[in-house]
Amino acid sequence: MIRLNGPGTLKVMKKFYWSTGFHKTFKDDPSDAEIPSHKLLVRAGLIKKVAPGIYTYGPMALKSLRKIENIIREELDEAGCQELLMPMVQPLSLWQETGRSGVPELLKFKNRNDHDFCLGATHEEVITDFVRNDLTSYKDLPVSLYQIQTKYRDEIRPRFGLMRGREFIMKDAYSFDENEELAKVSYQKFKKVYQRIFDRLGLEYRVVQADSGAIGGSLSEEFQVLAQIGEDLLLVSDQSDFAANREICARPYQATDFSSVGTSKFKDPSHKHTFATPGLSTIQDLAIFTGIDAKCLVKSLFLKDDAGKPFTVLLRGCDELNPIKLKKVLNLKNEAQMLNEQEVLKLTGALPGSCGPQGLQTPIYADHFLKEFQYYMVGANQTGFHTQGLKVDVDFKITSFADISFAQTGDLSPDGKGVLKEIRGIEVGHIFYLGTKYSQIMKAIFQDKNGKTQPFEMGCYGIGVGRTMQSAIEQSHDQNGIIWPKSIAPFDVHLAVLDPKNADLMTYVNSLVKDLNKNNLSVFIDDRNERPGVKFKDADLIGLPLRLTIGQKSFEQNQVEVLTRFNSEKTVVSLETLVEFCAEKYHECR
RNA sequence: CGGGGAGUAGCGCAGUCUGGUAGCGCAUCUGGUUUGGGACCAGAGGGUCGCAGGUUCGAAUCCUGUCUCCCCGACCA
Repeated sequence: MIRLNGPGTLKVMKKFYWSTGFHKTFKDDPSDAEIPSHKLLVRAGLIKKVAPGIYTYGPMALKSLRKIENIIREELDEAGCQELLMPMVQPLSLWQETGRSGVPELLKFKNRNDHDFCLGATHEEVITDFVRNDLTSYKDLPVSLYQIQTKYRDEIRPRFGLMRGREFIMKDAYSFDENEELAKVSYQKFKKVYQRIFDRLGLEYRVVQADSGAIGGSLSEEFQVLAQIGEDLLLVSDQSDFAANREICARPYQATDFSSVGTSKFKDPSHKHTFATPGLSTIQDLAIFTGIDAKCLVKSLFLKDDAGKPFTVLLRGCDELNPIKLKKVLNLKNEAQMLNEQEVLKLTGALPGSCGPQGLQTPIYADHFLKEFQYYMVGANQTGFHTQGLKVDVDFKITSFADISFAQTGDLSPDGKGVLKEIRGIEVGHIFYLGTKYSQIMKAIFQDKNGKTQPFEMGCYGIGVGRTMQSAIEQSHDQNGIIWPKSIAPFDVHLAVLDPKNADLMTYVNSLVKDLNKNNLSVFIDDRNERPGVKFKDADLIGLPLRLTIGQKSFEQNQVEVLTRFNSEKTVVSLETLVEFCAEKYHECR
């Protein structure tokens, strides 16, 4: 793909003649693909599956990947980051240092000497090891290093082609600073660079607040490409640029509207009594039965912590428990597990659906939306019965209130501007402020101005390169095929030669390709002995920004048809003005 | 790991219920006619029917076991 062209200069190949090279397209969708971008990647001959989550990138795909990588490189280099390359095979001992050797995604194996190794799932350990003992003075800071490299994560279930592979290409960067304040400056620098990168890639995306997950750290944002098939649910404000992953999105308190209680047959909320609710097990059932809106009802959940100790969680009927928020609030190591039916029966004396907080010995954590609830209608702790009129602090005590439910469409935006709306996204980039999590444990230290040793303040920053390519296709395609954004199209021009056997025509085509190349337009030449229809279908499928069509007849009439893929606009131009016209039209492409 | 589905030619599938010469479309090769939106005719190559065992005169088909893949849920770029 890249060849040496004279001493010291690299030149990307700018033309490809289909008749003499290898490229294959397919009429049928692959049976294992579900989403458009995956089907198109396979049908257009870009990728081929080797094993679940493991793909060969064909020559065409690689050209696009290289373009993405180069945009990333240019922006990072411009921002003062240095590229390096770390090993994919890593000694397990490094991971044992940080206590991450047990993570299930890590693929481990032994060499012939019975030494333990793993495939690099990420490189915090290796990069920290790289700088420790050599980067020793505050005078050398800050430092930012990055690489573009293949990662392997033994995903539970790979899917959607390159979206969730086991092996994937990732750009990962790491920053080292002398204190938290400067580390956050580095973090913000990367955020800006990332915005420039994704702007240049031509993607529609949002920056969202995110959970820092297993990597740890306290500050984290994701770059999410907006797409219906995205695996992540996001909440965005309709009046500001606030956006957060649903996993962590805060919910400002909002008073609950109790008007539906007054119009129901249970209109006196303080009237304490137990009533039969046979066969009702969900809040929806109860809401219909009582005529009271689910948001005025309370659901009781029973979970256990890391040590297996049970506790109770109370939420409004319309809300859903967010286990990630709960984990943080309770300072748990792992997400709390729901009790099973038998455990609930043992704890409350009733089956799930008929349980409530009264008379329980467990701690009771309530969502902060329950703050103004004076009287509760909940399960009676007797299978098939509910109770109305239970009073907080009289019938049961609440250990604490906290924001522990999922934000949803219609919530107030946490920044005080507007209302939240749910949308879906594909996470193509993620930035973290790590603090000293890795430097401390791996003893990566430097001497500060006062001669005191300090662990580095670190940040890490990732971009999924293959996922970015596929996201672009997911965001830009039609029924007939891919519509490449020009920034990452494998080639700029698709040249359909209808009569490749005509020697005069081919002579012209060869000179045309040279002229286009001179104008910085790379050309994919379909000079196969195929019928025109086949060539047009393949051109649509492959989806390069410009398509030129030239045949013997049109050549003799001094005419070439130029089509812009993104809006299917066709223009017939003369041979003399063709190159100039292409340059202009290309400029108009997205 | 829990739940659902599928393994038959490079790709997409039928055949399995009811056992009897392994098929269709696409792709590939040969020859010919075609040539501005996935052409047509004639011919050809390509298979341990996922694997192992069993029943049977005979198994893609029935039985047992096993492996793999895909989809829905718990993880992440």
